[in-house]
Amino acid sequence: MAATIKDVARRARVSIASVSRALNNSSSVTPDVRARVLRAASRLHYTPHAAARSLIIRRTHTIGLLLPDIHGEYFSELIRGVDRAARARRLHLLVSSTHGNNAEAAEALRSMNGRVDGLLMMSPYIGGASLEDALPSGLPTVLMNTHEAAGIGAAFVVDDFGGARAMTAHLVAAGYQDIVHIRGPANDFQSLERVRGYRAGLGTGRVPRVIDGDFTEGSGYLAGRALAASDTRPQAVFAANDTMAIGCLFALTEAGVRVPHDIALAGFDDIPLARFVTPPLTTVRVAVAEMGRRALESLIVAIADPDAAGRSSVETVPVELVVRASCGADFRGRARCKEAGE
Amino acid sequence: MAATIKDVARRARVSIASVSRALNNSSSVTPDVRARVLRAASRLHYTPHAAARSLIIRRTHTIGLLLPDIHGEYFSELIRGVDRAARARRLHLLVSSTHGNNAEAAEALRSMNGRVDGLLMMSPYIGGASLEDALPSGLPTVLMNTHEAAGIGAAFVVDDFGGARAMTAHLVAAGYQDIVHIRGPANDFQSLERVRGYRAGLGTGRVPRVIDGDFTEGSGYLAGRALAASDTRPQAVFAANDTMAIGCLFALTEAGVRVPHDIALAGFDDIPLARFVTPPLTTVRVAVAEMGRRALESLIVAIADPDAAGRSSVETVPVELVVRASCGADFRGRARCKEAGE
DNA sequence: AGACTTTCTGAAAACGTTTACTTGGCGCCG
DNA sequence: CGGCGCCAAGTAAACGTTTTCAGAAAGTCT
Repeated sequence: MAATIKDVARRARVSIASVSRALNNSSSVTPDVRARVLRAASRLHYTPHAAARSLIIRRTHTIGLLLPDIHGEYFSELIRGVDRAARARRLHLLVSSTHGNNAEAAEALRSMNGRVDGLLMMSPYIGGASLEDALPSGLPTVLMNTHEAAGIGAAFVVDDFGGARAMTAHLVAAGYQDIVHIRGPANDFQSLERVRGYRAGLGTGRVPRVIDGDFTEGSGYLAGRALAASDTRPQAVFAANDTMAIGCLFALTEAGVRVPHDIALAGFDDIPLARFVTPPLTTVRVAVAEMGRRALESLIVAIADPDAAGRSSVETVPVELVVRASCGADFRGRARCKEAGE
Repeated sequence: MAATIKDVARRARVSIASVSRALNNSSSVTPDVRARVLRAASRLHYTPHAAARSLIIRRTHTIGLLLPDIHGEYFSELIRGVDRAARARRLHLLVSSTHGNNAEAAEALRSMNGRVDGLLMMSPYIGGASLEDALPSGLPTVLMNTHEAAGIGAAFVVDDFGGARAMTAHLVAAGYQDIVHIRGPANDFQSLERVRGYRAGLGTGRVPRVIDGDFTEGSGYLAGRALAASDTRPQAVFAANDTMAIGCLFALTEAGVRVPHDIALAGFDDIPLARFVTPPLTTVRVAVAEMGRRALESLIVAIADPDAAGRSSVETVPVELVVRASCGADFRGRARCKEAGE
């Protein structure tokens, strides 16, 4: 269907080798030959066949992006960061989402062999088969937010612990004694880290109260409804992500519980939406697009220099406390805000 | 580096042909051979090289997704719809964004030759080189929101005209006489359609007032500030997308102009955010994820049956009026809402 | 028991490139 | 004027698969 290099060669009356040379202006060709080739190529709408090319070049100029999900602003931001960096480097992006278990992730991973030069992967799942032996051997990989970060390649993990601790400490400093945490799914690395940070932030003397959630708006809503109905309503709620916080906010508002007047509320991630709800949501900002960019850059050096370059270095992505109206810090006139995480 | 089919063959003491047969369980192989091959393959962590495979199969099991941008909830939704459908079909997704001009789009397009089985493309730009001859010939393609929809392949266009007309008509019915439209960029197909719908919706007797914007929140903000300061403040503002509407809302609120009490406001797209701002935004819902899904399905049939199947059929994606508080329809007690677009 | 199927396996071609190697023509220098 | 080197262009091998074709072994039928 599409023209091949042979067609161009025939039309230009040269060998296919000359066509290749003329087009990649690698070694020297006569001006005459080059001109003939160029003309023939454009006449035929010739475009090199990427698969054939990468087969011999051993480069696909594509990097794979493997995410647990593609939905939501968090991932949208991440993809954006990666995409920008990739485009600047003229690389293609093969995205794949592994909705759920990481057997599926392993499968997706294998099928990327020969499609990509390197892999950018975010897999917060815990348990199940280890990723290490699912990876096509020798494929440069950069991990994000994965607990088994060591041993595979470079990795970036956001400072979930530090962020959650800082947020909890902030709520404590604002004078709240009874602070509930709505946690994420139990098999999620980030979720666990945030719980850990929450406990650390509480300090001694305050007793942790954790409600189960799963990072969805719905689970936040349920938690919020339960809290509103409860006769031991806490003074503050710290949700493990903004999406749940917003769900919770809905439930509270619906039940006539005013935020932050009756109850303070905080989230995590600083998704774009957080700024727009009423009251604006206090949260922890994660520079997720930035993380995507850095991860890609790191991957690129790993590709350029396999095995050698910084194997299994784990970099921590900093976070930042963003205090808005929902935590009532301003309302109650305590605690001056905007501290750095960790 | 990674094991090839030859390594497996050597280890299993069979020919590479038998390995291929055993692994693709295509034609019959002895249980003994199959077992040996399977064992060797798993020992070696063998994974077929996708590029080599697709070179001879003439199938990459990948489809290309070319978008004008990747940022924002609109595209996030679209990607999500496409991704879900693709995953269900076990297809990979190669996403690419052509930030801006469509010379760049053409370039991105060419570089997809041999990487994808088909192309899903959204390019609302107007002017510049035609896409038709930039397309690698014979590559099945489905277009979205493109004005030169005819002649290339199937296409889906959302009913921008109908939606804008319905929204404008709704505002008129609610009793507003002076309705301003904040338009999108001049070289954008959808933007033009929405302006056209706005004019049509105004009917006779009302004079159109159009302010320039570019679909960004910033441009909406500027428009809002200008309107607030203006001494001929309109009764209603209809922004060409939600993002601008929200920017405008910010500017108005900042200037002390109350929405919808002092001025009614409406947007277009129904991005998730629209529900959350205060007041919630009246808008036109576009089932963009749904469009992505349908476009992919349509692409798949085009791939399965090239040239034959429904060449250049243009399907219109319906829209739906979503009336919330920002347009003041409830406030003023007029017009019962929730009409279908078109 | 010999001829004819049937069934499995291996050798080799093909996919569309790049690149190492080879050839041939030409100028330069001795 | 002949050999030596140089440069452009062509030939062929390679990348890792799938698949056609042919051959061998084994089974069946007369």
